Amino acid sequence: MTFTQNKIASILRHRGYKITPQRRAVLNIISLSHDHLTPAAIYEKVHEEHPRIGLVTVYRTLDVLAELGLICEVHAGGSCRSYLMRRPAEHHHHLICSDCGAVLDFTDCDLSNLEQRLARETHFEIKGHLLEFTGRCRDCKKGMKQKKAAR
Amino acid sequence: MTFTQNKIASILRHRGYKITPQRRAVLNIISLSHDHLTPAAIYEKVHEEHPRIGLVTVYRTLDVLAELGLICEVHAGGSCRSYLMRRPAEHHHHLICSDCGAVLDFTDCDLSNLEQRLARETHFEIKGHLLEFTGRCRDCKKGMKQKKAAR
DNA sequence: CTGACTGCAAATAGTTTGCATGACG
DNA sequence: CGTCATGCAAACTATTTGCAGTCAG
Repeated sequence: MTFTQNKIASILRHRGYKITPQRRAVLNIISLSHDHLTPAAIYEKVHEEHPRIGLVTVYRTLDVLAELGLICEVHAGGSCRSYLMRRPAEHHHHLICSDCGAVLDFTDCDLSNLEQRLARETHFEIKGHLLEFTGRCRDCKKGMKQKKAAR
Repeated sequence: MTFTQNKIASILRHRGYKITPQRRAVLNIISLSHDHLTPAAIYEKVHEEHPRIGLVTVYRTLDVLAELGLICEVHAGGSCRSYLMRRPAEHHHHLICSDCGAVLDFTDCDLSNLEQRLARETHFEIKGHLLEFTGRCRDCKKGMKQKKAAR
């Protein structure tokens, strides 16, 4: 499960951020979607329900949420910057369908051996990693879905 | 080692692309650098030696080279699109220093177990993966290097 | 009340496109 | 020579910034 609204409100407040209807709306959209969303897509959806909200606010909200670690970026090749709800305390990765853009999460990667070896060999202090698999999802393999805007 | 100039020329020719001084210059810059380079950075360097070359040409050349698989993209968080010389036939990954932007390659990741399990569980047809570790390189740990433009 | 937040418009950055000229093969 | 490549300017898209009014705490 993702964070609850209350939990999120509390995190925001503790960090000195205010809780505004706009921020609630953006978070709500992101948490309802299981796909990754571009800022523009988020704006569109939020705008349907709150027509007075501006794209700029969406960008600013995304910055704040990303800084707090409540959402995270997905890099899906080419242009990037899509956002996805962050599951609390879970280290996780993505499986991205190159046809329809669907994103699946998985959490259990065991990269620690590789990480340790690399650290030893390269003298890097390794802080994190990004692991994404790309391919075609179940439905696209069957040719069931039509393509979404790839981006 | 990377591709030789001859090898590259032959690949271009076989695919119906012409070999122009501009393309040579761009390739040369990329192959000389061990860092990843943004299109703008490549342009700057190329421009020093060939002042008449345009940024547009750099973009177009990068497209061609990427399509041929001679160079590859690096996603280093935030804005992306940096390019790096591709080592021939090597499946490889990056270790990126978040302080100075240095990129190290490594080739031996064993993700096949994970990949098979994911394919089984999610019914994805997995085509490829992107694996990047981030951290601080040897020199930055020691505080030796000053930061480059992070970008 | 007051500082943080919002929305608008305008500025910027990055990338792509149209078109006439030039050069590889 | 014909075709593809180049260079310029202009068009676009995505994102950021400045500023005055507004609102959460």
